[in-house]
Amino acid sequence: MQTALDTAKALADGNRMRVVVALLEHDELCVCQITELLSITMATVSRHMSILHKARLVQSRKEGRWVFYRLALAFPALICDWLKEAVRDSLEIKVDRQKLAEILACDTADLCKRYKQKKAKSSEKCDFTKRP
Amino acid sequence: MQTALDTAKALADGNRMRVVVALLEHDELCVCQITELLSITMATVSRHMSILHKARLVQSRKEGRWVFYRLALAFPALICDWLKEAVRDSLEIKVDRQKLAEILACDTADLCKRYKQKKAKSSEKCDFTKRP
DNA sequence: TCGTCATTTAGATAAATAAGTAATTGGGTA
DNA sequence: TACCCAATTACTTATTTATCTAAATGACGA
Repeated sequence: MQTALDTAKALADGNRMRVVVALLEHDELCVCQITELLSITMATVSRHMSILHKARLVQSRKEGRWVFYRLALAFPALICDWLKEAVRDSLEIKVDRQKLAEILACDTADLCKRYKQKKAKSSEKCDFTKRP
Repeated sequence: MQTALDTAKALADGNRMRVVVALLEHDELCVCQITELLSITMATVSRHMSILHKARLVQSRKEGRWVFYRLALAFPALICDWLKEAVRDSLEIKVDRQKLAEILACDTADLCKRYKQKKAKSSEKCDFTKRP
């Protein structure tokens, strides 16, 4: 039962489910693309992907400094079919689909830069040392 | 996506998954039977069943003081097939199957009494007022 | 109608989980 | 070699969740 339970637990989080659904439609995604899609930190994305990996739902491929994830070959086909059907009319997933299209239109390197800039900008907000 | 997420969350607990698997094989079970199977308090069982009910995975029927649960008509067929396959060789489920057979061989009223006795016995352990 | 019994809900607590920041790793490049 | 940069891991905090005990509910039988 442990395997089934790990699968259910891995899918029992909104962000992880969104990633899996995205991977149903785009066979490979880079960590920085997923980060942009979910609008959370790269560290958190990394941890989510690790949970999906341990549940054997995704596999990864390294290309230089980038890591690409895709659904694992062993991804349960029935879960795959169920998910596709279950999110067919989901507004949230529709929005993701559109956002992902925009993300994929960008150069991957640019995405990473964009992330870095946001990070710098957000830490700036809390940097009181610059005040007179 | 919320519906799919509720389904995944409902299944993402060992005790709830065991109940669902039991209901795949025994179309109706009483709360006290489930309590005996899982070896947790009836209050906890009730909460688990409420979570499964809210996720529309089970439905209930009242017969006198007893409440019987069964899989909901809307239980996703693909999840059903996946679960059956995924737990086919599970030792834990095998043990449950055997225990459930014993439980079903008992009279339901006896089960409830047995639960009550255990409860009394366990609270006795902590009753220091009786000591000289 | 009163008490008993099966179940559910309320309230409290402990454990698991998600998320952020900061530090580390490991591959590419100047 | 020394330095970037994407990704991961370590550590911390806040939230969620599973569980228990105790109290409330609602149905049956004496």
